[in-house]
Amino acid sequence: MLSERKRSVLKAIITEYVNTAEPVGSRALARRHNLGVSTATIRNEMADLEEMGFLMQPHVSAGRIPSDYGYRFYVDHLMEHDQLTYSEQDLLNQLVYIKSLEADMVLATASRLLSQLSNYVGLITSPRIHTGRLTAIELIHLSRRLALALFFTDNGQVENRVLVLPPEVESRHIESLAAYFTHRLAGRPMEEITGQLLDELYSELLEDHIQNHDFISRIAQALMNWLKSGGRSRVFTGGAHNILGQPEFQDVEKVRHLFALFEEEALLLQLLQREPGITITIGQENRLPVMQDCTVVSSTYTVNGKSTGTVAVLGPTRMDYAHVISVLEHLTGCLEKAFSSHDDEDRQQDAVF
Amino acid sequence: MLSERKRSVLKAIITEYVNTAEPVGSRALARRHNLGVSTATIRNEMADLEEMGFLMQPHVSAGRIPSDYGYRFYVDHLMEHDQLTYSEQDLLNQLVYIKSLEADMVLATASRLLSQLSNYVGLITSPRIHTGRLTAIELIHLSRRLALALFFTDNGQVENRVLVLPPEVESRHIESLAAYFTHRLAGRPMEEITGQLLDELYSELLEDHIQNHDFISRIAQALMNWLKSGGRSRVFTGGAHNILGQPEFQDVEKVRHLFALFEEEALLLQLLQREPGITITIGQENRLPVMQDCTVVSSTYTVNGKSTGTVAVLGPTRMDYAHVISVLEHLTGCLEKAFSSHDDEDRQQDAVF
DNA sequence: TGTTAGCACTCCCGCATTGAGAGTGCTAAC
DNA sequence: GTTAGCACTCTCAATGCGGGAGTGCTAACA
Repeated sequence: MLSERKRSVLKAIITEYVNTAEPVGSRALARRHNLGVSTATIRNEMADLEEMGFLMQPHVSAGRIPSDYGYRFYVDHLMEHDQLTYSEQDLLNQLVYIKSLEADMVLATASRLLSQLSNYVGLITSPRIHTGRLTAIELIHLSRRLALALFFTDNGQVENRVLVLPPEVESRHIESLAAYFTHRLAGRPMEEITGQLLDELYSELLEDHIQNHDFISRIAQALMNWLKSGGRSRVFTGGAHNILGQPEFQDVEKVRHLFALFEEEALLLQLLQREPGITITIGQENRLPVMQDCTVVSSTYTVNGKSTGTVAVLGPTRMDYAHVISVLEHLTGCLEKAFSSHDDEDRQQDAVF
Repeated sequence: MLSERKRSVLKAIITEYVNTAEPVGSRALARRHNLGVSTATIRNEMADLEEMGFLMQPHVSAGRIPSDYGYRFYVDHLMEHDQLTYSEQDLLNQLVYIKSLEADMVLATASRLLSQLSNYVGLITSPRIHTGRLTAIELIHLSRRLALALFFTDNGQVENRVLVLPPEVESRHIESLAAYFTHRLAGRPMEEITGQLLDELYSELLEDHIQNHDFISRIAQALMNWLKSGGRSRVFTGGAHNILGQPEFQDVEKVRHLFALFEEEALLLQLLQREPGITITIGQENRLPVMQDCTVVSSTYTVNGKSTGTVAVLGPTRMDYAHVISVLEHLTGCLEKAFSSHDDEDRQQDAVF
């Protein structure tokens, strides 16, 4: 266990380093944080802390900088809660009242705000939607050449799609098709409905409805597309350019790899697959080589009590952890409000998810 | 008019500079391009070309580099046609056969390919869709709590949206509402249908349908959302990180501004509003200060003979113009094929636009 | 035993200097 | 009109040289 004084020295060093990005020397520390002891004592404490793995020295006559382990101890034991200013809160609160009901727009804006308020990179994943079970498929004959396909799920989602009919289709065919699809698929969890299952269904159907070959495949296609688009989460990256102002990202080659990562949606999704609540991975704790001196702080948000997405900030390990966490907590709240406000039934239809 | 020899010297310098990114000296030029004259003669020609504004000298004892005007002359008069390799063509051809029918996916992939094949940044705008006139609005009573809104246009688009009904609505109300909306809006070009017009309609309607207050606003809302999402083009930026390999983008501050631009969708859209065919804006020809040493080469693609989008490459003025143009031409063809293949009616429903 | 002042030592960083190299313009000869 | 030669200019990388910041150690002190 660390002595009280060691804790305050470590905390002071991290606070100082986060602000200045320069190695912290004993003199600067004594001057700006009144620790009540001399520089020599601080030096002794620093030497101890270094030996214990909390600090590092870039070279022999430089000040100390925190190690990953030092940051870890800081976020676990030393960090104090940070309060957002009112103007920061207001900025985030706007999200709840965004006019556009499109989820895309909300999340894109949110990721940009996240970056703006943290000066790092904002990352947000959209939640998966297909969490329920399919309850029914209906086909409605709209006009000579148009039909409407409706897919219902047990958690209240309705997907609808207009289909163009081949000339020779009759109403009774359409109805029997809908009944057949419902019969075979109703009750299944969405994840189970795959291309393979649809293919089987397809070949079964072909035996009975030879003349409607084309139409059947269109229904299956529409269903498939919906499943695909809903099963896939998207990632919104906002304000990536902001980290270019940070001193640790002055090396173009390094930045290049990082920005390449931001375009790897699949990789990001994996990276942002997180436990509920606030999660922090510091430096080496990140597996990817590109991120060995980056920290990701993330939080999850929940829509309709079920499907969850992640909001995260990626920045240098020298990060203002307390502030970032406050921003994330507030943003999480805003997103949950934005997506489950009073008119949620409407919203659900209009939103991409 | 430039002498034949001056033209070959200029062309050789540009070719050389595009490859090496280093100022081109007379000796290097004589060695690598057999122009059949001595370095002294080349020096004289270079001095002339500089005086005429085609070349510049970073400092007195450096080689020459092309000016914006030099590049302009090159693309207008000297450039030769470039042929894509088969593997490059294959890469682009994949786009036509992308399984996913989502336009988003096609364009995002295309922008990435564009970057990959050029080593610069790929920019693509999705075409605007709302080019026709509204012909009818239909409301269909699906179940006790659900109605379907259908919006038809004269160029064959159909938008559909499921609406949740307030408890007390009756079928005849729904029908009369649809008739009223159609009566007031049919025949109008899509651009004319704005929030303001809908607001007027809304207040008129309230007088007659006091009890359906809520429902009416939902229909208007759905219509509005559709108009918004369709009237707005999106921009897909791909492979931005690739230009970080180019020597002109080693300055982080410069890169920062450029990357900030890539997140300004509105600005990009404006920038990519282009004449049909290949357009090139070189260096200072671009208005934005960030882009004073960048070139944008763009081409337009057309879907359904009407709505057009832009594909473009943004890179340093020292750009492999011939190659970029070939890539753009080929890509344009692929996109047009991808979006207007045989099953285009289906596609139109499924695609975002 | 813990704390502090003092001091020698180390290392980075910015600055000026220097020499090699590349390229030019000019001149004179062809 | 073309070319060889040469003096000149300028950049760039390498080198060397304090100044400054910060440390660890030692010895004195409470």
